[in-house]
Amino acid sequence: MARQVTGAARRVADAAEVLRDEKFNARRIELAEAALETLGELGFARTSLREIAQNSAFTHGVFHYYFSDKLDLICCCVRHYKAKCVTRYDDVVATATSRDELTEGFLGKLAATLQNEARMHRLWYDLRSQAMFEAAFRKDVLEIDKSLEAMIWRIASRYAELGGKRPASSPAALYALFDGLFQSALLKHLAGDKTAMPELLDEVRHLLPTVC
Amino acid sequence: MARQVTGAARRVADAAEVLRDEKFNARRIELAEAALETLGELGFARTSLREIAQNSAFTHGVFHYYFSDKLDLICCCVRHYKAKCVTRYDDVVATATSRDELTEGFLGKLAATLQNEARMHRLWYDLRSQAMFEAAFRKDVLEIDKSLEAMIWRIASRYAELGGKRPASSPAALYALFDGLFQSALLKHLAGDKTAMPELLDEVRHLLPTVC
DNA sequence: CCAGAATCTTGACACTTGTCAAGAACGAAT
DNA sequence: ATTCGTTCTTGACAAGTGTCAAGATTCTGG
Repeated sequence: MARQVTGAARRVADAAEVLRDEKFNARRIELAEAALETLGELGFARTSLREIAQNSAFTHGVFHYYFSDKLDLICCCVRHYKAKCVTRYDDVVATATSRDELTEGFLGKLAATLQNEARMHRLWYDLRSQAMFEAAFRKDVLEIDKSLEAMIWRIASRYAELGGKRPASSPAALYALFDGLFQSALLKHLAGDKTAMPELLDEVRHLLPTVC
Repeated sequence: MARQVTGAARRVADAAEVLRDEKFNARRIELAEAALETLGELGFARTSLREIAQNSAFTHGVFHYYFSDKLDLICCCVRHYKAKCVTRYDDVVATATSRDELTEGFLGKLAATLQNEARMHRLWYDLRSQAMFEAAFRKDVLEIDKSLEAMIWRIASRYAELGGKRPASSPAALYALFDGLFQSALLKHLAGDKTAMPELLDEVRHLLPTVC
Protein backbone atom coordinates (compact mmCIF):
# COMPACT_ATOMS: atom_id res chain seq x y z
CA MET A 1 0.00 0.00 0.00
CA ALA A 2 1.40 3.34 -0.95
CA ARG A 3 2.60 5.55 1.89
CA GLN A 4 -0.09 7.93 2.96
CA VAL A 5 0.40 11.63 2.63
CA THR A 6 1.47 13.08 5.95
CA GLY A 7 -0.86 15.45 7.79
CA ALA A 8 1.41 18.36 7.03
CA ALA A 9 1.61 17.54 3.33
CA ARG A 10 -2.19 17.22 3.19
CA ARG A 11 -2.59 20.63 4.82
CA VAL A 12 -0.20 22.18 2.30
CA ALA A 13 -2.08 20.63 -0.62
CA ASP A 14 -5.42 21.78 0.79
CA ALA A 15 -4.13 25.28 1.34
CA ALA A 16 -2.88 25.44 -2.24
CA GLU A 17 -6.29 24.45 -3.56
CA VAL A 18 -8.06 27.02 -1.41
CA LEU A 19 -5.65 29.67 -2.68
CA ARG A 20 -6.27 28.57 -6.27
CA ASP A 21 -10.03 28.82 -5.69
CA GLU A 22 -9.59 32.30 -4.26
CA LYS A 23 -7.59 33.41 -7.30
CA PHE A 24 -10.22 31.88 -9.56
CA ASN A 25 -13.03 33.68 -7.75
CA ALA A 26 -11.08 36.92 -7.69
CA ARG A 27 -10.74 36.71 -11.46
CA ARG A 28 -14.45 35.98 -11.81
CA ILE A 29 -15.18 39.11 -9.78
CA GLU A 30 -12.75 41.13 -11.89
CA LEU A 31 -14.50 39.97 -15.04
CA ALA A 32 -17.92 40.63 -13.54
CA GLU A 33 -16.86 44.17 -12.68
CA ALA A 34 -15.67 44.76 -16.22
CA ALA A 35 -18.97 43.39 -17.45
CA LEU A 36 -20.87 45.73 -15.12
CA GLU A 37 -19.03 48.69 -16.62
CA THR A 38 -20.14 47.72 -20.11
CA LEU A 39 -23.65 46.84 -18.98
CA GLY A 40 -23.86 50.26 -17.35
CA GLU A 41 -22.73 51.93 -20.53
CA LEU A 42 -24.76 49.99 -23.12
CA GLY A 43 -27.49 48.18 -21.23
CA PHE A 44 -28.29 44.48 -21.19
CA ALA A 45 -29.69 44.43 -24.73
CA ARG A 46 -26.54 45.74 -26.37
CA THR A 47 -23.83 44.12 -24.26
CA SER A 48 -21.90 41.34 -25.99
CA LEU A 49 -18.99 39.30 -24.66
CA ARG A 50 -16.74 40.91 -27.25
CA GLU A 51 -17.83 44.37 -26.14
CA ILE A 52 -17.10 43.50 -22.50
CA ALA A 53 -13.71 42.08 -23.49
CA GLN A 54 -12.85 45.29 -25.32
CA ASN A 55 -13.42 47.21 -22.10
CA SER A 56 -11.27 44.81 -20.06
CA ALA A 57 -7.72 43.50 -19.99
CA PHE A 58 -8.71 40.20 -21.62
CA THR A 59 -10.06 38.78 -24.87
CA HIS A 60 -13.46 37.25 -25.42
CA GLY A 61 -12.35 33.66 -24.89
CA VAL A 62 -11.51 34.17 -21.25
CA PHE A 63 -15.17 34.35 -20.31
CA HIS A 64 -15.62 30.70 -21.27
CA TYR A 65 -12.76 29.72 -19.07
CA TYR A 66 -14.35 31.20 -15.95
CA PHE A 67 -18.09 31.04 -16.73
CA SER A 68 -20.25 28.28 -18.15
CA ASP A 69 -21.90 30.74 -20.54
CA LYS A 70 -22.91 34.38 -20.96
CA LEU A 71 -25.92 33.96 -18.69
CA ASP A 72 -23.65 32.64 -15.92
CA LEU A 73 -21.53 35.78 -16.26
CA ILE A 74 -24.54 38.10 -16.10
CA CYS A 75 -25.86 36.26 -13.04
CA CYS A 76 -22.51 36.74 -11.36
CA CYS A 77 -22.74 40.44 -12.22
CA VAL A 78 -26.19 40.74 -10.67
CA ARG A 79 -25.03 38.99 -7.49
CA HIS A 80 -21.93 41.18 -7.29
CA TYR A 81 -23.98 44.32 -7.88
CA LYS A 82 -25.53 44.03 -4.44
CA ALA A 83 -22.31 44.82 -2.63
CA LYS A 84 -22.06 48.17 -4.31
CA CYS A 85 -24.84 50.27 -2.99
CA VAL A 86 -27.03 48.84 -0.22
CA THR A 87 -25.14 50.62 2.55
CA ARG A 88 -25.00 54.00 0.79
CA TYR A 89 -26.75 55.98 3.51
CA ASP A 90 -25.63 54.08 6.61
CA ASP A 91 -23.07 56.62 7.78
CA VAL A 92 -25.71 59.36 7.58
CA VAL A 93 -28.06 57.21 9.65
CA ALA A 94 -25.28 56.43 12.13
CA THR A 95 -24.09 59.99 12.70
CA ALA A 96 -27.23 62.17 12.46
CA THR A 97 -28.49 63.38 15.81
CA SER A 98 -31.42 65.46 14.56
CA ARG A 99 -34.05 65.21 11.87
CA ASP A 100 -32.64 68.17 9.99
CA GLU A 101 -29.20 66.64 10.03
CA LEU A 102 -30.51 63.31 8.77
CA THR A 103 -32.58 65.03 6.09
CA GLU A 104 -29.68 67.12 4.83
CA GLY A 105 -27.29 64.19 4.92
CA PHE A 106 -29.68 61.91 3.12
CA LEU A 107 -30.54 64.52 0.48
CA GLY A 108 -26.87 65.30 -0.05
CA LYS A 109 -26.10 61.65 -0.71
CA LEU A 110 -29.18 61.28 -2.87
CA ALA A 111 -28.11 64.21 -5.04
CA ALA A 112 -24.56 62.92 -5.28
CA THR A 113 -25.56 59.45 -6.31
CA LEU A 114 -28.09 60.66 -8.88
CA GLN A 115 -25.48 62.96 -10.35
CA ASN A 116 -22.39 60.74 -10.18
CA GLU A 117 -23.72 57.21 -10.42
CA ALA A 118 -26.55 57.60 -12.88
CA ARG A 119 -25.24 54.78 -15.07
CA MET A 120 -25.12 52.33 -12.20
CA HIS A 121 -28.70 53.15 -11.24
CA ARG A 122 -30.07 52.77 -14.72
CA LEU A 123 -28.23 49.46 -14.89
CA TRP A 124 -30.05 48.39 -11.76
CA TYR A 125 -33.42 49.25 -13.29
CA ASP A 126 -32.40 47.47 -16.48
CA LEU A 127 -31.38 44.30 -14.62
CA ARG A 128 -34.46 44.36 -12.46
CA SER A 129 -36.70 44.52 -15.49
CA GLN A 130 -34.67 41.79 -17.19
CA ALA A 131 -35.38 39.66 -14.13
CA MET A 132 -39.04 39.68 -15.15
CA PHE A 133 -38.06 37.85 -18.33
CA GLU A 134 -35.08 35.82 -17.17
CA ALA A 135 -35.80 33.44 -14.30
CA ALA A 136 -32.09 32.96 -13.58
CA PHE A 137 -31.82 36.55 -12.33
CA ARG A 138 -34.88 36.67 -10.14
CA LYS A 139 -33.61 35.26 -6.89
CA ASP A 140 -30.66 37.64 -6.79
CA VAL A 141 -32.68 40.64 -7.95
CA LEU A 142 -35.33 39.96 -5.30
CA GLU A 143 -32.56 39.69 -2.72
CA ILE A 144 -31.10 43.02 -3.78
CA ASP A 145 -34.54 44.60 -3.66
CA LYS A 146 -34.89 43.30 -0.12
CA SER A 147 -31.57 44.88 0.83
CA LEU A 148 -32.52 48.18 -0.73
CA GLU A 149 -35.85 48.10 1.06
CA ALA A 150 -33.99 47.53 4.34
CA MET A 151 -31.68 50.42 3.53
CA ILE A 152 -34.64 52.80 3.08
CA TRP A 153 -36.23 51.38 6.21
CA ARG A 154 -33.12 52.21 8.27
CA ILE A 155 -33.35 55.82 7.11
CA ALA A 156 -37.08 56.06 7.77
CA SER A 157 -36.83 54.36 11.16
CA ARG A 158 -34.07 56.64 12.30
CA TYR A 159 -35.90 59.70 11.06
CA ALA A 160 -39.05 58.67 12.92
CA GLU A 161 -37.03 57.81 16.03
CA LEU A 162 -35.43 61.26 16.06
CA GLY A 163 -38.94 62.65 16.32
CA GLY A 164 -40.03 60.17 18.95
CA LYS A 165 -42.20 58.32 16.46
CA ARG A 166 -42.39 55.23 14.24
CA PRO A 167 -42.77 55.23 10.44
CA ALA A 168 -46.38 55.47 9.35
CA SER A 169 -45.93 53.08 6.45
CA SER A 170 -44.59 49.61 5.86
CA PRO A 171 -41.04 48.96 4.61
CA ALA A 172 -42.47 47.85 1.25
CA ALA A 173 -44.47 51.05 0.83
CA LEU A 174 -41.60 53.32 1.82
CA TYR A 175 -39.22 51.56 -0.54
CA ALA A 176 -41.77 51.73 -3.39
CA LEU A 177 -42.25 55.43 -2.75
CA PHE A 178 -38.63 56.51 -2.57
CA ASP A 179 -37.42 54.11 -5.24
CA GLY A 180 -40.19 55.20 -7.59
CA LEU A 181 -39.42 58.88 -7.09
CA PHE A 182 -35.75 58.19 -7.67
CA GLN A 183 -36.39 56.16 -10.81
CA SER A 184 -38.62 58.85 -12.25
CA ALA A 185 -36.01 61.50 -11.44
CA LEU A 186 -33.30 59.37 -13.03
CA LEU A 187 -35.22 59.03 -16.29
CA LYS A 188 -35.80 62.78 -16.42
CA HIS A 189 -32.20 63.49 -15.44
CA LEU A 190 -30.96 61.21 -18.23
CA ALA A 191 -33.31 63.03 -20.58
CA GLY A 192 -31.52 66.26 -19.74
CA ASP A 193 -34.27 67.74 -17.55
CA LYS A 194 -32.48 70.13 -15.18
CA THR A 195 -35.47 70.26 -12.85
CA ALA A 196 -35.29 66.52 -12.10
CA MET A 197 -32.77 66.86 -9.27
CA PRO A 198 -34.27 69.83 -7.41
CA GLU A 199 -37.75 68.40 -7.77
CA LEU A 200 -36.64 65.05 -6.35
CA LEU A 201 -34.92 66.66 -3.37
CA ASP A 202 -37.92 68.90 -2.75
CA GLU A 203 -40.35 65.99 -2.96
CA VAL A 204 -38.31 63.86 -0.54
CA ARG A 205 -37.85 66.76 1.85
CA HIS A 206 -41.59 67.24 2.02
CA LEU A 207 -42.37 63.53 2.28
CA LEU A 208 -40.08 62.59 5.14
CA PRO A 209 -42.10 64.34 7.85
CA THR A 210 -45.39 62.97 6.52
CA VAL A 211 -44.42 59.31 6.21
CA CYS A 212 -42.21 59.04 9.25
CA MET B 1 -51.11 75.59 -70.34
CA ALA B 2 -52.75 72.29 -69.45
CA ARG B 3 -56.35 72.38 -68.32
CA GLN B 4 -56.54 72.55 -64.57
CA VAL B 5 -58.09 69.78 -62.63
CA THR B 6 -61.62 70.66 -61.68
CA GLY B 7 -62.49 71.26 -58.03
CA ALA B 8 -64.42 68.00 -57.91
CA ALA B 9 -61.56 66.03 -59.46
CA ARG B 10 -59.12 67.57 -56.97
CA ARG B 11 -61.37 66.63 -54.06
CA VAL B 12 -61.58 63.06 -55.33
CA ALA B 13 -57.81 62.87 -55.67
CA ASP B 14 -57.31 64.34 -52.18
CA ALA B 15 -59.79 61.92 -50.67
CA ALA B 16 -57.99 59.01 -52.28
CA GLU B 17 -54.68 60.13 -50.81
CA VAL B 18 -56.19 60.55 -47.33
CA LEU B 19 -57.68 57.07 -47.58
CA ARG B 20 -54.31 55.68 -48.68
CA ASP B 21 -52.64 57.36 -45.69
CA GLU B 22 -55.23 55.87 -43.37
CA LYS B 23 -54.63 52.40 -44.76
CA PHE B 24 -50.89 52.93 -44.41
CA ASN B 25 -51.23 54.05 -40.79
CA ALA B 26 -53.64 51.24 -40.04
CA ARG B 27 -51.05 48.78 -41.28
CA ARG B 28 -48.35 50.49 -39.19
CA ILE B 29 -50.56 50.07 -36.13
CA GLU B 30 -51.23 46.44 -37.00
CA LEU B 31 -47.50 45.80 -37.25
CA ALA B 32 -46.85 47.70 -34.03
CA GLU B 33 -49.41 45.56 -32.24
CA ALA B 34 -47.79 42.37 -33.54
CA ALA B 35 -44.46 43.75 -32.36
CA LEU B 36 -45.93 44.50 -28.92
CA GLU B 37 -47.04 40.88 -28.62
CA THR B 38 -43.53 39.65 -29.28
CA LEU B 39 -41.95 42.32 -27.09
CA GLY B 40 -44.29 41.26 -24.30
CA GLU B 41 -43.29 37.65 -24.75
CA LEU B 42 -39.54 37.98 -25.18
CA GLY B 43 -38.59 41.47 -24.01
CA PHE B 44 -36.74 44.17 -25.88
CA ALA B 45 -33.36 42.43 -25.73
CA ARG B 46 -34.54 39.29 -27.47
CA THR B 47 -37.02 40.67 -29.98
CA SER B 48 -35.85 40.62 -33.60
CA LEU B 49 -37.73 41.68 -36.72
CA ARG B 50 -37.76 38.08 -37.86
CA GLU B 51 -39.24 36.99 -34.54
CA ILE B 52 -41.97 39.63 -34.81
CA ALA B 53 -42.68 38.60 -38.40
CA GLN B 54 -43.09 34.99 -37.31
CA ASN B 55 -45.82 36.09 -34.91
CA SER B 56 -47.61 38.13 -37.58
CA ALA B 57 -49.21 37.66 -40.97
CA PHE B 58 -46.16 39.08 -42.80
CA THR B 59 -42.51 38.43 -43.52
CA HIS B 60 -39.56 40.37 -42.19
CA GLY B 61 -39.23 42.60 -45.24
CA VAL B 62 -42.54 44.32 -44.68
CA PHE B 63 -41.17 46.26 -41.72
CA HIS B 64 -38.85 48.17 -44.01
CA TYR B 65 -41.74 49.10 -46.23
CA TYR B 66 -43.62 50.81 -43.38
CA PHE B 67 -40.82 51.87 -40.99
CA SER B 68 -37.50 53.58 -41.60
CA ASP B 69 -35.76 51.03 -39.34
CA LYS B 70 -36.25 48.80 -36.32
CA LEU B 71 -35.96 51.73 -33.93
CA ASP B 72 -38.76 53.53 -35.76
CA LEU B 73 -40.95 50.44 -35.28
CA ILE B 74 -40.18 50.20 -31.55
CA CYS B 75 -40.93 53.92 -31.12
CA CYS B 76 -44.27 53.41 -32.81
CA CYS B 77 -44.89 50.54 -30.39
CA VAL B 78 -44.11 52.68 -27.39
CA ARG B 79 -46.39 55.47 -28.63
CA HIS B 80 -49.17 53.01 -29.36
CA TYR B 81 -48.75 51.39 -25.93
CA LYS B 82 -50.21 54.45 -24.26
CA ALA B 83 -53.68 53.86 -25.56
CA LYS B 84 -53.86 50.49 -23.88
CA CYS B 85 -53.94 51.12 -20.20
CA VAL B 86 -54.10 54.69 -18.96
CA THR B 87 -57.85 54.62 -18.46
CA ARG B 88 -57.98 51.25 -16.73
CA TYR B 89 -59.65 52.44 -13.54
CA ASP B 90 -61.79 55.26 -14.87
CA ASP B 91 -65.09 53.41 -14.71
CA VAL B 92 -64.44 52.53 -11.08
CA VAL B 93 -63.71 56.19 -10.36
CA ALA B 94 -66.82 57.27 -12.25
CA THR B 95 -69.29 54.88 -10.59
CA ALA B 96 -68.10 54.51 -6.99
CA THR B 97 -70.19 56.43 -4.46
CA SER B 98 -68.35 55.36 -1.31
CA ARG B 99 -64.78 54.79 -0.24
CA ASP B 100 -65.40 51.08 0.27
CA GLU B 101 -66.88 50.79 -3.18
CA LEU B 102 -63.96 52.60 -4.76
CA THR B 103 -61.48 50.52 -2.80
CA GLU B 104 -63.07 47.22 -3.77
CA GLY B 105 -63.43 48.27 -7.40
CA PHE B 106 -59.87 49.46 -7.63
CA LEU B 107 -58.48 46.35 -5.91
CA GLY B 108 -60.56 44.12 -8.14
CA LYS B 109 -59.18 45.74 -11.25
CA LEU B 110 -55.66 45.73 -9.82
CA ALA B 111 -55.86 41.99 -9.16
CA ALA B 112 -57.32 41.30 -12.58
CA THR B 113 -54.68 43.25 -14.42
CA LEU B 114 -51.79 41.73 -12.42
CA GLN B 115 -53.14 38.27 -13.12
CA ASN B 116 -54.25 38.63 -16.73
CA GLU B 117 -51.97 41.27 -18.18
CA ALA B 118 -48.69 40.49 -16.48
CA ARG B 119 -46.80 40.37 -19.79
CA MET B 120 -48.01 43.81 -20.82
CA HIS B 121 -46.91 45.26 -17.51
CA ARG B 122 -43.47 43.72 -17.62
CA LEU B 123 -43.16 45.05 -21.15
CA TRP B 124 -43.92 48.52 -19.82
CA TYR B 125 -41.18 48.25 -17.21
CA ASP B 126 -38.82 46.91 -19.85
CA LEU B 127 -39.54 49.77 -22.25
CA ARG B 128 -39.30 52.33 -19.50
CA SER B 129 -35.87 51.09 -18.51
CA GLN B 130 -34.79 50.97 -22.16
CA ALA B 131 -35.77 54.64 -22.35
CA MET B 132 -32.89 55.35 -19.98
CA PHE B 133 -30.50 54.06 -22.63
CA GLU B 134 -32.29 55.02 -25.82
CA ALA B 135 -33.01 58.72 -26.21
CA ALA B 136 -35.54 58.09 -29.00
CA PHE B 137 -37.96 56.46 -26.53
CA ARG B 138 -37.75 59.01 -23.77
CA LYS B 139 -40.30 61.57 -24.85
CA ASP B 140 -43.01 58.95 -25.35
CA VAL B 141 -42.14 57.04 -22.19
CA LEU B 142 -42.22 60.26 -20.12
CA GLU B 143 -45.59 61.06 -21.66
CA ILE B 144 -46.97 57.65 -20.76
CA ASP B 145 -45.61 58.04 -17.22
CA LYS B 146 -47.45 61.35 -17.00
CA SER B 147 -50.67 59.68 -18.11
CA LEU B 148 -50.26 56.88 -15.60
CA GLU B 149 -49.54 59.40 -12.86
CA ALA B 150 -52.74 61.23 -13.79
CA MET B 151 -54.63 57.93 -13.71
CA ILE B 152 -53.48 57.22 -10.14
CA TRP B 153 -54.23 60.82 -9.21
CA ARG B 154 -57.84 60.45 -10.39
CA ILE B 155 -58.26 57.45 -8.11
CA ALA B 156 -56.62 59.13 -5.13
CA SER B 157 -58.53 62.38 -5.65
CA ARG B 158 -61.83 60.62 -5.83
CA TYR B 159 -61.04 58.50 -2.80
CA ALA B 160 -60.12 61.59 -0.79
CA GLU B 161 -63.18 63.44 -2.04
CA LEU B 162 -65.46 60.63 -0.90
CA GLY B 163 -64.12 61.22 2.59
CA GLY B 164 -64.40 64.99 2.34
CA LYS B 165 -60.62 65.35 2.07
CA ARG B 166 -57.77 65.95 -0.35
CA PRO B 167 -54.86 63.59 -0.98
CA ALA B 168 -52.04 64.09 1.49
CA SER B 169 -49.32 63.56 -1.11
CA SER B 170 -48.38 64.90 -4.51
CA PRO B 171 -49.34 63.17 -7.77
CA ALA B 172 -45.68 62.20 -8.26
CA ALA B 173 -45.41 60.62 -4.82
CA LEU B 174 -48.67 58.70 -5.14
CA TYR B 175 -47.73 57.39 -8.55
CA ALA B 176 -44.27 56.35 -7.30
CA LEU B 177 -45.85 54.59 -4.34
CA PHE B 178 -48.51 52.61 -6.19
CA ASP B 179 -46.41 51.94 -9.27
CA GLY B 180 -43.52 50.75 -7.13
CA LEU B 181 -45.72 48.40 -5.11
CA PHE B 182 -47.22 47.07 -8.32
CA GLN B 183 -43.82 46.55 -9.94
CA SER B 184 -42.53 44.71 -6.92
CA ALA B 185 -45.64 42.53 -6.82
CA LEU B 186 -45.29 41.83 -10.54
CA LEU B 187 -41.71 40.63 -10.17
CA LYS B 188 -42.70 38.34 -7.31
CA HIS B 189 -45.77 37.15 -9.18
CA LEU B 190 -43.65 36.33 -12.22
CA ALA B 191 -41.27 34.50 -9.89
CA GLY B 192 -44.17 32.27 -8.84
CA ASP B 193 -44.67 33.80 -5.40
CA LYS B 194 -48.32 33.12 -4.52
CA THR B 195 -48.27 35.72 -1.76
CA ALA B 196 -47.51 38.57 -4.19
CA MET B 197 -51.13 39.25 -5.10
CA PRO B 198 -52.69 39.14 -1.61
CA GLU B 199 -49.83 41.16 -0.17
CA LEU B 200 -50.24 43.83 -2.84
CA LEU B 201 -53.99 44.09 -2.30
CA ASP B 202 -53.51 44.22 1.45
CA GLU B 203 -50.83 46.89 1.22
CA VAL B 204 -52.94 49.07 -1.07
CA ARG B 205 -56.04 48.60 1.09
CA HIS B 206 -54.10 49.85 4.11
CA LEU B 207 -52.42 52.69 2.27
CA LEU B 208 -55.45 54.32 0.68
CA PRO B 209 -56.84 55.75 3.94
CA THR B 210 -53.45 57.02 5.08
CA VAL B 211 -52.40 58.79 1.88
CA CYS B 212 -55.76 60.11 0.86
C1' DC C 1 15.94 23.90 -15.83
C1' DC C 2 12.04 21.31 -17.03
C1' DA C 3 7.53 19.35 -16.97
C1' DG C 4 3.01 19.96 -16.13
C1' DA C 5 -0.88 22.71 -14.85
C1' DA C 6 -3.21 26.87 -15.21
C1' DT C 7 -4.44 30.70 -17.81
C1' DC C 8 -5.40 33.12 -21.76
C1' DT C 9 -5.45 34.19 -26.93
C1' DT C 10 -6.77 33.26 -31.35
C1' DG C 11 -9.53 31.96 -34.86
C1' DA C 12 -13.17 29.31 -36.66
C1' DC C 13 -17.91 27.83 -36.86
C1' DA C 14 -22.74 28.12 -37.09
C1' DC C 15 -26.15 31.03 -36.49
C1' DT C 16 -28.73 35.41 -36.09
C1' DT C 17 -29.51 39.98 -37.23
C1' DG C 18 -30.91 44.46 -39.65
C1' DT C 19 -31.07 46.25 -43.93
C1' DC C 20 -31.64 46.49 -48.81
C1' DA C 21 -33.27 45.71 -53.37
C1' DA C 22 -35.16 42.82 -57.05
C1' DG C 23 -39.08 41.13 -58.30
C1' DA C 24 -43.62 38.60 -57.39
C1' DA C 25 -48.30 39.25 -56.32
C1' DC C 26 -52.17 41.96 -55.94
C1' DG C 27 -55.43 45.61 -56.76
C1' DA C 28 -57.28 49.42 -59.30
C1' DA C 29 -58.15 52.11 -63.30
C1' DT C 30 -58.86 52.15 -68.07
C1' DA D 1 -57.15 42.27 -70.84
C1' DT D 2 -53.60 45.37 -69.86
C1' DT D 3 -50.92 48.66 -67.49
C1' DC D 4 -49.42 50.85 -63.61
C1' DG D 5 -48.99 51.56 -58.77
C1' DT D 6 -49.02 49.48 -54.31
C1' DT D 7 -47.83 46.00 -51.27
C1' DC D 8 -45.32 42.28 -49.87
C1' DT D 9 -41.96 38.27 -50.29
C1' DT D 10 -37.66 36.51 -50.98
C1' DG D 11 -33.01 36.16 -50.69
C1' DA D 12 -28.58 38.12 -50.26
C1' DC D 13 -25.16 40.78 -47.84
C1' DA D 14 -22.29 42.39 -44.20
C1' DA D 15 -21.77 42.46 -39.58
C1' DG D 16 -22.18 40.69 -35.14
C1' DT D 17 -22.81 36.98 -31.81
C1' DG D 18 -21.95 32.96 -28.39
C1' DT D 19 -19.45 29.05 -28.12
C1' DC D 20 -15.71 25.91 -28.68
C1' DA D 21 -11.18 24.05 -29.07
C1' DA D 22 -6.33 24.21 -30.39
C1' DG D 23 -2.50 25.97 -28.96
C1' DA D 24 0.40 29.90 -27.02
C1' DT D 25 1.89 31.82 -22.83
C1' DT D 26 2.68 32.00 -18.05
C1' DC D 27 3.32 30.16 -13.62
C1' DT D 28 4.58 26.75 -10.19
C1' DG D 29 6.69 22.81 -8.09
C1' DG D 30 10.26 19.57 -8.09
